[in-house]
Amino acid sequence: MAITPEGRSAPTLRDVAEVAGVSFKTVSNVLNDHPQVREATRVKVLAAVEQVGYRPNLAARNLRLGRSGVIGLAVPELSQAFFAQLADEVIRIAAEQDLVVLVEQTGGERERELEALRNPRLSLTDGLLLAPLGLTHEDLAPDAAGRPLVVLGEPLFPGPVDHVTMQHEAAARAATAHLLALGRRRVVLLGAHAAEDTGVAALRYAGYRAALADAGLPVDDGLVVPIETWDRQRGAEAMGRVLDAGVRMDAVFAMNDDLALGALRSLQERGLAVPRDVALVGFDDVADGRYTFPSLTTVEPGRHDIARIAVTMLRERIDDRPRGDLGPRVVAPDFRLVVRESTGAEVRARRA
Amino acid sequence: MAITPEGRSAPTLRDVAEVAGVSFKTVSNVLNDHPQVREATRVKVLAAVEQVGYRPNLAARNLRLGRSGVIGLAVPELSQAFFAQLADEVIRIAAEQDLVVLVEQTGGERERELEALRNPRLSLTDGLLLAPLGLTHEDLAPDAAGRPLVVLGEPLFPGPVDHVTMQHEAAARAATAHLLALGRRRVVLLGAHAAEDTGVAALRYAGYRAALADAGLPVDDGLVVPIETWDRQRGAEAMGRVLDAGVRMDAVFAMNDDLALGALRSLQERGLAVPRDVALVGFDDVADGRYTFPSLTTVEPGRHDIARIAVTMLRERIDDRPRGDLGPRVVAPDFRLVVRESTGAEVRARRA
DNA sequence: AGCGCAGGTTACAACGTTGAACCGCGGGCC
DNA sequence: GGCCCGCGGTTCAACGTTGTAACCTGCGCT
Repeated sequence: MAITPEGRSAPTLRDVAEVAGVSFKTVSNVLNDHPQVREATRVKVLAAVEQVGYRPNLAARNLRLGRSGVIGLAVPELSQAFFAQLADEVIRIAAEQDLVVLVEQTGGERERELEALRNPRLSLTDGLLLAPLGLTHEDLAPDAAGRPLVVLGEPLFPGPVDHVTMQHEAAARAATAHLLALGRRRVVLLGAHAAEDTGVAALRYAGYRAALADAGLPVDDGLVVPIETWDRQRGAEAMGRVLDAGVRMDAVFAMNDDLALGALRSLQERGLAVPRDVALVGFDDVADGRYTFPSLTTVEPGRHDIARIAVTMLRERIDDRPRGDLGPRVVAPDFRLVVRESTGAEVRARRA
Repeated sequence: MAITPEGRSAPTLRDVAEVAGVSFKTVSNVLNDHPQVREATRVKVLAAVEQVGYRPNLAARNLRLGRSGVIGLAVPELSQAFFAQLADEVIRIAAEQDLVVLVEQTGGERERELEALRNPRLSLTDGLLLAPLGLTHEDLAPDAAGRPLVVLGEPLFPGPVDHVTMQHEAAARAATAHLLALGRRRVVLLGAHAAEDTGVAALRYAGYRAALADAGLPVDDGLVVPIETWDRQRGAEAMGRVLDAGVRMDAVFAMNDDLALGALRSLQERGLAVPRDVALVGFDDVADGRYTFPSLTTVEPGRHDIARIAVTMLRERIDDRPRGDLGPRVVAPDFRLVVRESTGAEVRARRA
């Protein structure tokens, strides 16, 4: 209950009713525009609402209706640009649908992702959008049934859980194909995950292999660079090691933009020209890649659609909850290869 | 009320009580660990809690206590790296204090910032952290009294509102002084706001002027470039115009990192070497500036402290609400000039 | 033996809201 | 003229929790 500095507690339906001279339930009826209200009383009540500055108490409404209008969004961390932009979209779209978003950070750690699923602090949300990095099938299974849930990422679990994912393989294939179409033949792959046969890294790796196969090229294991955590620092370091080892290559496909931007720095630091000496493609279309020099060619994974679909699906789950006759769904929106300067789109250097 | 797919509704205190063979209030007493509970019943109750899988209903608790444990955070947009990193810190610190964060985006528009202050959707938060761009004194005044509020940004309003801000002027002065100490004499200022005498832009401008004055240099209006919206694109465009106009200069102080990174691109695009030809300093210490080439010298405004102080202050406001005897506070944590390659810190180009 | 007292547990009320059931009243229909 | 019905509104109960106060039991004290 909000208490004003003067010590008055926030006005309730009863206070409005008193001013309007009707029962408090009539005020409720007006506000929920039930039909059975005479225009005259409606006006009278609305005036009273205005006068006392009434605001509905959402906690009470929430208790009564079993709905809060709040959804949870659990991401690894907002300081990763991709997730920040995703959260931006999710919040924006949720607002359009009169939902509000409670953001939780998991650090990508399995333990904390599990906690996000179970956390009682989240029990005042109607449902959860979860972008997990560490979870596995088994983790999701026991909790899946609990509350409305939509997972952002590749399907971990064939159970009753909606997934909104990306066309990882097709997009990685297109990105690699783009490099090959430029005549590049030795394409470094940054970000492979050792001993992972499902998951984002594996899918993108499969796309890379497929594109090479399409071009009749073998996979050179010497060009496949494993990096567990996809951040800029590690991208720069890995690229640096590759260069210092004297590996021959003419292109880089980084599994995300952060790796790509780190790699870009390492390339430039060593005096290599991008795209002349090495062409570079990333993945995610993070804003940072648009104003680097050269700007970064990347895959736009359909972030806007992902956010829209995820919120919509979650809402459907929430609305469906009493019935529960909605099957699990998996959607992967269209992606788009955004060609910029790092693969030779109009390098606009002027006086250089 | 959470309904499981099987149609069972979530267990309540009553369900636990029935299993444990005590009254539901005793269960409540156990869970809130009131002293007056025999160890034997405590154990019995906890076992029952476990057995039925009880989770407290936060909506009910919230209604009863008038507290939700949720705080609101309203920022312009998360896709701006500075705010994403700020949100990251706020969520992290809030979690430490058992608070959870509801994030709202205002787009930096006055209208929507006002709405964030008043929005009933936020009435289930205990208080609000607001990072406004468009608000003015008059806007804040009437609403300030409503609910616990901490404003992130320079003090707009001398009323009963806490502010956590930055040492804009001192930091800008230090940044500019740093450039002057390198021997630069013609320092372009990117991001001035026309006709603004208070506000972030004005304060940073004042710091810039002060540093010049310290060095006995005049302010050259031809070097002061107004940019209303501080994003990369506009930074790049403005820098481009300055360069194309043939303005003589040997350094740039951008009012934030986004402007700086945009400017960096324009400089490089035109074949100018940073820092050799032009030294460059930004403001905010956004992650992106760490792995550009050259990396970006910038002001770290004490983001971590800002987040910590803001959350703590808000909590104090919330706790103080019944009494209301807390005066308004203004805090500006220490900043730090982070010297990187764009002003000549160990340019590590190797083969170049 | 009776009384008070404290420890342990319980009943009751309340937080503010909404859905269901109910009531009085006037008008239309038979 | 009596009955039914719909309109406009009301009363009642409930959502699940916690603070207050009352309750009961057994024990120690006088």
